[in-house]
Amino acid sequence: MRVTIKNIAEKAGVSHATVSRAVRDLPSVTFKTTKRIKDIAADLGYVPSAHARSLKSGRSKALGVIVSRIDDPYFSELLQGVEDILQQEGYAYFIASSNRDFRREKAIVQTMSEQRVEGIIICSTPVSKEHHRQLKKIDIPLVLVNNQAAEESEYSLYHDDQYGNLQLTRHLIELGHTRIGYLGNLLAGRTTEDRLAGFKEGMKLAGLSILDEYIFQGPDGRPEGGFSGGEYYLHLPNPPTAIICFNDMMAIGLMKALLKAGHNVPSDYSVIGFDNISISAFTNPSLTTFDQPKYQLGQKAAQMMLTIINPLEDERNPHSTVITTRGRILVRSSTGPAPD
Amino acid sequence: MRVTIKNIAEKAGVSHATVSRAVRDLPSVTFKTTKRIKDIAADLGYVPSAHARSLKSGRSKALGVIVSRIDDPYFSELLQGVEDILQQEGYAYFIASSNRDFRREKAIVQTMSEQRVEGIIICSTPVSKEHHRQLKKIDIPLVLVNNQAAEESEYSLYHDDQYGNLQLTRHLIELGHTRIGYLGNLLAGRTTEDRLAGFKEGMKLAGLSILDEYIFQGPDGRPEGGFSGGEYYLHLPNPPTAIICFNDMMAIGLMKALLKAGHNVPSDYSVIGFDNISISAFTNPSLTTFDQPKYQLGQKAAQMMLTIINPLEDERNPHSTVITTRGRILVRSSTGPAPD
DNA sequence: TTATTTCCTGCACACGTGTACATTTTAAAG
DNA sequence: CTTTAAAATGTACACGTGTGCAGGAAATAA
Repeated sequence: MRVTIKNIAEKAGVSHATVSRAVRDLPSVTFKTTKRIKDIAADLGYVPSAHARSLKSGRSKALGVIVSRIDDPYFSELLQGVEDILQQEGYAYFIASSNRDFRREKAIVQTMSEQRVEGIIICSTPVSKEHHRQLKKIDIPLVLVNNQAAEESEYSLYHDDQYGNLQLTRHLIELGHTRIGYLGNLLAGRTTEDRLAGFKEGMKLAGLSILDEYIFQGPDGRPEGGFSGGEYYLHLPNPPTAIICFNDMMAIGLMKALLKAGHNVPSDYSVIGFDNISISAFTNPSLTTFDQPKYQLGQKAAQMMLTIINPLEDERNPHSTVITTRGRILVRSSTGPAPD
Repeated sequence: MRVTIKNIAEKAGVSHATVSRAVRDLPSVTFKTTKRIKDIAADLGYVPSAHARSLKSGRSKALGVIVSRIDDPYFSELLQGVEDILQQEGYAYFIASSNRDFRREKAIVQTMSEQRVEGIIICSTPVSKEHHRQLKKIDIPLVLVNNQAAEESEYSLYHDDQYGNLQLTRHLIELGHTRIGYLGNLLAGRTTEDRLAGFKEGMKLAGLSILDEYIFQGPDGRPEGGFSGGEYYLHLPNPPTAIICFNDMMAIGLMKALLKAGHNVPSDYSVIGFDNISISAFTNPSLTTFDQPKYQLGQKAAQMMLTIINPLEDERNPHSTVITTRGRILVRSSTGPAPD
C-alpha cells in the first residue's frame, strides 16, 4: 500500500494532523519538526494523494481538454500551447478526442466529470445548440476554442477566420486572379462557413462574381480530402486559376492532385491553405497560407481557464469573456500571377 | 455543491449504502428500488466521484501518457491509437510532454503519481539509466514504447528500427547507389543509433564503405533539422547521391534544401524518410519511407497496460513482456536510380 | 399458524487528507 | 518562582463512496 501521512506520523511520533501541516509548509509547525517530518516523508517515498485532497478541498488540480482528433496537426500544435501553461502551474490534464462524434463527446464529458476536473477546454465543435445546452447543464467551467455555438457561451476564444480568408482572397485578386475557387471541409461546420464568408466578401468587394461550381466541400480536412477536391476541380470544363483551401492539409492534398495531373503550381494554379501548420513552410512549393496563432491560442485558453477557476481574491470574474485574435497572411511560393 | 449519494438517499428515503449499491447495479438491491433510485439520481444530475471511489478501491480509472512533444506527428499518431483503446475501456488519461527534459519528466511523473494514475505509458526517451532507476522506484506500472533504457524494463514495445533502415539501405543499393549518407537526429539518442546500425549493416552486407562525412547528426528531428542537414551535405566536395534521414520530417526539410539549391529529387539525389507520417504520401515528390505502425503501436501499448493493471482472475501476469514489431518499406517517388 | 430460509436494507467503519477547536507545551512577563 | 499569553500539537469530524456484518422483511416450508 502507498505511504500515507499516518505512516509518517507514526514514525515521527506525532499526529497525522501535524504531518498534514508540515508537508504543506504551514507556519504553525516548528521548523525543526517540519524538517524532521519531511525527511521521513522523503525517506518513505511519500506522495500526497490528490484524490483525498480533492475530496476535502473540492480542488482536483486537474483539467480536461477535448479536441476533434489528436493526430490533426492543428490541434496538436494548439495542445502544446495548453500544455506549456498548465504544466507550469502544476495542473494535470486529461485529453480526449471526440472524432466529431456527438455521443463520444458526451461520454468524454461524463468521464471527465467523474474525474472531477475543475474545468474543460473544448476545441472540438459541438454540432447542435441542443448539444451545447446539455454541456452547460453540468456545472463545470467551460472554455471554448473556435467553437461553433459561439453566442451561447460565456468564455471563448476565436480566431477571425473570415478576416483571414478576406486577406487571402485579396492577395489572389492583386495577383490578377478572377476565377477563384474555395475548397471547403464538409466536416468543419461553422468554421468552413466563416472562411467561405471571408472569401465571398473579398470577391464582392472587388466586384468579382463566383461561379457556383467553384465552391466545393471536400469530404474531410485531411490531405485525402484535398486530393479529391483537386480531382473535382480538374474535371470542370472551365476550372478556376486559383483555389483557396479550408486548411493547409487540404491544400497539400490539392497540390498533389494538380501536380500529379501534370500541372504546375503556381504558374498554372495558385493554391492557398489556412492555419500555417509547421510543415507548410517546407512543402514544394512552399505554401501561401494564413498564420493562425495556434500555440498562442492554446496558451490563452489555458490562461483563461486558470483565471476562471482561480480568481484573484480582490476581484470577481466577469460573467463572460470572449477573446478574438487575428493572424496574418504568409505569402510563400504556391501563389503567383494569374495565367493569361 | 455536487450531488452525492447521500442527497439521493435522503430523497429516496433509503440509506446511502443502498444508493451506492443501486447505482452500481448490484444484484442485492431490488429491481424496483434500483429503478427508483436511478431515476432520482438522473433527475438530480448525479455524477459519481471517481476520487472517492479511488480512495476506497485504490483504482482511479486514470492513466498517464508521456511523450516528448505533442505537436510531433509521430507521437500524435501514436497517441490516437492509445486514445482509441482507452476511451473504449472507460479509462481517462493524463498526457504530458517532457520536451526531452529530464527534470520536466520527473515533475510529470510526480504530478501523475499524485493523481494516482494506475499506470504510465512512456513514449519519450529517458536519457540515463539512473533516470530509469528512479522511475522504477515509484511503484506504478510502466509500459515503455521505443524507449532507450530497453533492457531494464519489464514491459515494453519496440519497433525494429535497425531492420527498417537495413531494408531502406538495400533499396538504395539495388537502385545502384554506392555513395549513401545517413542524416541522424542529435536529440534521439538510442533511436538514431539503431537506425544508423541498420544502415551500416546494409552497407557492410553489400561490401560498400561509408565515408565518415556522410554520417551527420542534425540538430533536431523537425524539418528545420533536415534543412540544415541538407545544407551540410550540399557543402561537401563530394556529396552522396542518396541520403537516409532519421525521420520523415527531416527528409521533408532535407528535400526542401536540395530543391532550393536547384537540385532534383530523385534524379540528382534520392531521399528517404522513416515512420511514414501521414503527410509523407503527399509531399512532392512523395516520400519513400519505412512504415512504422504508430497507431497500432499505441493501441498495443494501451492494451498491454490494461492487461497489467486488470489481470484476469485465473492467470497471473508474466513478470515481463516485450513486444517487437516490424513495419515495411514504402517505395514512393523520392528515390530513383543513382545518377551516373 | 410458526419456524426456517432467503433476500434486502441499514449501521458503522474505512480510504487519505484538511481543519476547527481543544489541549499541551513553550516563551515571555511579572 | 508563578502567571499569562502565545505558539505548537493533538482530537475529532468531515469529504463521497464502498463493504462486512447484523438485523429486518418477505417468502417458503412445515
